[in-house]
Amino acid sequence: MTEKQEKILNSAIQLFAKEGYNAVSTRSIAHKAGVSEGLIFRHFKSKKGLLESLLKIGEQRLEKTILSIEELTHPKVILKHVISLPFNMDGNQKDFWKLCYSLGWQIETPELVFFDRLKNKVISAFKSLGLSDAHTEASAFMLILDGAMVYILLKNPQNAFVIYEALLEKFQL
Amino acid sequence: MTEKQEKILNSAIQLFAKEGYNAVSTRSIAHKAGVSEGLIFRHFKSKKGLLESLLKIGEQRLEKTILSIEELTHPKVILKHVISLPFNMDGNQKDFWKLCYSLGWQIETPELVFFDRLKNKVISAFKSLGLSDAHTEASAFMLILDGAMVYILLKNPQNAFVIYEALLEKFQL
Amino acid sequence: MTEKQEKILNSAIQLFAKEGYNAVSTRSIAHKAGVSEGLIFRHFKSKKGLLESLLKIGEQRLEKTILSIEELTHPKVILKHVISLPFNMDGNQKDFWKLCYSLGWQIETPELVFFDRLKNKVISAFKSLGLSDAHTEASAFMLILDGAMVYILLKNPQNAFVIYEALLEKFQL
Amino acid sequence: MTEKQEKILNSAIQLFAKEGYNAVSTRSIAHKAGVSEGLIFRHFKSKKGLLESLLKIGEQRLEKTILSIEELTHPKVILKHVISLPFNMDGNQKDFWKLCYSLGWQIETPELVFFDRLKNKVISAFKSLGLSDAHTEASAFMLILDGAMVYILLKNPQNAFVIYEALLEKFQL
DNA sequence: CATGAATGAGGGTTCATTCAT
DNA sequence: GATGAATGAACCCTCATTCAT
Repeated sequence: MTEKQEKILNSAIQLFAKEGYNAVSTRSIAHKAGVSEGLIFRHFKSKKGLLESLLKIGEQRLEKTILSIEELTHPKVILKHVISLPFNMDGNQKDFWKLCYSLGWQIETPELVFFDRLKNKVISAFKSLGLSDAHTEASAFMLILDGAMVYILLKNPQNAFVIYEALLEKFQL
Repeated sequence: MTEKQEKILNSAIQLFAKEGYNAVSTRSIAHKAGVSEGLIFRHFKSKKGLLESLLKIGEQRLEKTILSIEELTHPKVILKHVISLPFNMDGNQKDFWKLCYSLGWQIETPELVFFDRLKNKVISAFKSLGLSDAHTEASAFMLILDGAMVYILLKNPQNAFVIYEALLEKFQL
Repeated sequence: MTEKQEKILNSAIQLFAKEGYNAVSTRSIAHKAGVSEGLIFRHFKSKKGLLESLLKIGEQRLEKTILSIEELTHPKVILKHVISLPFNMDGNQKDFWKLCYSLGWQIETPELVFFDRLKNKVISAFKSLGLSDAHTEASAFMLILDGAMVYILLKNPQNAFVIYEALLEKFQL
Repeated sequence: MTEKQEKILNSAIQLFAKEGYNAVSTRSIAHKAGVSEGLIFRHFKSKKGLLESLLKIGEQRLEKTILSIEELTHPKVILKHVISLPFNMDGNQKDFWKLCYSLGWQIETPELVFFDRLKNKVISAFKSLGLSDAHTEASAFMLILDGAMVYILLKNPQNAFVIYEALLEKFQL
């Protein structure tokens, strides 16, 4: 991975996150990266190829986080960690998530595996808690996770922490 | 409002909802509407003008719903009506909401007033319930509303109703 | 067929004939035609679409000539008319034939029907002459037709007429 | 001449012959040769330089054949050898000839000397035969040679041999 | 009101070529 | 000698928009 490749990736994810995949031109990516436009295609084949590289890298970076959650055993701890995710993102992670969510509204759904892994873990947590319908409960929980993500990523709130606490309380975590 | 104008509007919102504003060309709208491309610009000035007309119309169609909620007085009933919104959309409404949400990820945020009106009503409901921090509670509630919207609009679930009930229970509604 | 469409077609066939399909850019066609580049694509969908239009038109223009040959009955007259073809082309026809022949060397063979029609007529002519192997004779004849075409189209000879007479004599026409 | 140089040359002539000079990218040549793209330019300066090397080599390989014809003295034998050329090419020679002929349709005519040498020999052969207009006769003969080349190179016929015999007979060779 | 021809800017992509290593 | 990263011009094509009819 050369230095310019990384510059392309960094510029791309920032622009994609801010303006949406379709609205960003390869020209603007190259410009922001201080690189010729052709280089994007040498390294990533196409604009879509660049996107896929971005998603792959993002998933890899997330891997550690997901793994650490998957290794948890106490159900309430699991849920707490999951619902904490939106409230503990650094800039890079935010960009990655913005990219993922924005893609969802533009037909080209990328099939992100880690989301299913999280949900499965949440289901098993609810099962451990002895809930009669763990699947429904988990779906509702993941729905709220989505809501929190949208909240953090789109509205840039000052009071994120109090919201976080309110959510914890709602689930008695 | 001529018949062709309506055809344009209908075609446009369907395409925008499905593929995202940026990904839809005026040409495809005209084609779907069975209309010349020029006519779009005669009636709506520009692609963005067409979008704004769509948003305005959508808001007007929503007005009745919002009003009926604003007229409610019992706090739990208010909350129940609000949280029911995502689960009671017909096709047209879904398209409108998909458009609104998808726009949120593409910089051109449209400032939708009715959302604030809903939130204000929710705040007052929580106040009526005597909650110490009604604002925080309302934010969390709206966050969950967003989550439910994403859930309904993006994942087309079969089990929407059980999720709905789970949410009601979580808020003891 | 608008005036600009015709200008595009004229410019295109001249350039294609002179420099070869691959070597000609749509930009240069538009420039020569005094037209915006986009217009080419509005009318002909793609560069290949433009080529196909050109071939179709060329074939139509040739139709009369082919028909007039097909209506002949006397075998020697038939052969004479066929072998005369390369020596009686005006500028437009030359361009069309140059295009056809040059395409043959660039993989994208266009399947030109009239060539087969000519050959069939030649075969029947040789049969009328009572030749034992009319097919072989016809193939050789068509081969010479190709040679004459190459000669006329590529070498722009001054002495075309004497060559023509030499060929006639060779076949006792 | 290193091994890699030869690989480049071999790959290039095959691709040029099959798809035409303009349609072949240096990238595809390098790929087919299993060589880096830069190496082409180190050895041959440019794509056109590579082409010229190809033509030079092809001419050299042909030299022996041409010489052996030039050394002939009996006129009918000369003509027979010349007209036999298209029917006695191996794969390499075919590629070379395809390249030469296809270039003819793309402005960048390469001026192939041996063609003139052949024609001169043919002229002298017709003179020996006592023909009144040897030049015209020779032009017609070369025209037929071209036709035969086109026939062999472009139509890949099964019955090449019978055609060959038909041509011999036509010239009483 | 409505069409569709026409535009010019910009889209993603490929190209031959250069150069540091 | 050989690589492959890097370039920038040019490629084909699509876009939103205008305008004569």
